Amino acid sequence: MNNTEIADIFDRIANLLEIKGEIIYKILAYRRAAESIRILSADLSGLSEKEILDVPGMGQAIAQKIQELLVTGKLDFLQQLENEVPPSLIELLKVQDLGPKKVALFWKQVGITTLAELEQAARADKLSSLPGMGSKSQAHILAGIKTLKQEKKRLPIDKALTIAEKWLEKLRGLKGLKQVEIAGSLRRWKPTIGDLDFVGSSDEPTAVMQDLLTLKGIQQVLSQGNNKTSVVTEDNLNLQLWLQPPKRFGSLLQFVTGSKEHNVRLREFALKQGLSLSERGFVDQKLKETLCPNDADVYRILGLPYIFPEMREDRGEIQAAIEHRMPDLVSIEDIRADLHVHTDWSDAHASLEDMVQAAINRGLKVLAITDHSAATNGVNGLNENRLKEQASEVQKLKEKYGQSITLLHGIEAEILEDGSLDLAENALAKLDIVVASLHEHLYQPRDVITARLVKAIRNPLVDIIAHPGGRELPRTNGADLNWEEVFQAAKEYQVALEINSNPVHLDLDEVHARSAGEFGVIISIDTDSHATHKFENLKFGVSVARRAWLNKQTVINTWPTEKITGWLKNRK
DNA sequence: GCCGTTTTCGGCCCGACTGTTTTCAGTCG
Repeated sequence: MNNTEIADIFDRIANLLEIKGEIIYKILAYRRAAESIRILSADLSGLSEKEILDVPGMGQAIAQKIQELLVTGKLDFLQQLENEVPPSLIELLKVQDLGPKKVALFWKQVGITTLAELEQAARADKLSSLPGMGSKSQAHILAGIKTLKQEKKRLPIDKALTIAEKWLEKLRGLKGLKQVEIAGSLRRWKPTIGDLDFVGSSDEPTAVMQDLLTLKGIQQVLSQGNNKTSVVTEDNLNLQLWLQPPKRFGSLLQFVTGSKEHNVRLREFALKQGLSLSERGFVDQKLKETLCPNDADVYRILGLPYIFPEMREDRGEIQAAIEHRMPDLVSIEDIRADLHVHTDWSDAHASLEDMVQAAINRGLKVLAITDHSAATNGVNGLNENRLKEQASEVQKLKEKYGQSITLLHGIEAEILEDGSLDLAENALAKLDIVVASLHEHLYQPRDVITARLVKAIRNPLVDIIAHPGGRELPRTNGADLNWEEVFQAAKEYQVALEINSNPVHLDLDEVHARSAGEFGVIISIDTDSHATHKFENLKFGVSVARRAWLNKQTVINTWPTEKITGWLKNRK
């Protein structure tokens, strides 16, 4: 049983306990344990009991359940729980505005156990007479079921950002709105986005909120108030606008940026200092307020260094801030090299020279041309002859643009089924840089595919492993790798693992990038551009590195040119 | 069920909005 399956079981337990009416703190404990397991890069099955207890959120009770699951593949506690509470009720929790209390009410009083039965009962007006219910609540349930059936999927960050920027422009046009910013998971640069959160400041919130509802592209109003209004947009996304007066804007921005779990931790920390924190600001024990116009004020008043939004996930960042051991995060301005781009020599749209010029225009100082090799399917990959031809073209461009940029000639070589590369050693040895990657046979058993990737890492000609997990969203989550072995080899052989900036890859993902960094593996953030405008994707790769707490120094793209070329030479 | 700058027991974030109520419960973020 793997980590994801175990995490899912703890979430399942939490849901069932909640419907059962168990105290909320026990439920939160299971949810925290599940999340903690999800972001764990080591396999639980490889950890000792003591190591499991060292994972945040793991105590005796949960550690024992993990052991039982690992050994037997089952959990007695869960089976008993499922005998008490029908597991089909969990589905009902997904209906908007339907929580554990009402689900339990419908189950116990009407005998509803499935979504279909719930819909039937609502249609037959069997719910409106129940305690705490009414005709509006019943109608909401029917609407919620309808929405659920439409299956709103989380959007990839690039698409969400485009839509959010469109709405940001619209919101800026609202009269009486002094400031407005994107908040929520988008401000944290989460790779997928569920809804759009905006925060604003105004001294006349009623008017602003009314104006909001007159904007074009609003399908439906979910709730409306002076502090918070929630709508559904034409993009079929939930959009929320939160408002506070300007002098409270910072605490509002901090709050709506989240994550929820980060806020809970931060508020607990504030309470230890006798301060109650909310989106309105701080209140001390004598009810004296301290207001925060900027979100940095919140952290400053707590005596903490600023915590960047990308780190606000309750993954140890508050403890790190308390101890003043914050990473020196990489930012987009630090990136001066792109070591993985394509041209129309293989499957890209732009010519060699176009890509070089685009890189120069973006201020890059080092660019590696790494077209596909012949063994990669359907990409017009280069064999040795064409690679040789390309080399002379690259040489011309090196001479033409050498003042502005250091050009490297390379390849993205295919890692074959047995871990070897698809070009002869002498051809690879002539190149400035070799990027290697997996595209085919991704579903080999864990041991086999790990050995295959490790073999490529040990190949002295290989400098970078591109998109190491091989994931391509939403088609595949990638290979089942033993990451510890991969990191060990990469560290030992000084091979860089890539964070691929293309939103369909974002691979390494933030969890593995973080543990790679902790392992001491060097990282390369590349765009894998197939067109000149795709250099824009760099911000997504950088966001993964920031969410992974990577120090600037571990990212080779921030290094001075001589250090990059020196690293490449020493590897040959 | 977890956890410790006050704690090995007694805490565990906080406010907004809706719909049901006549002061509040439920849900959400």
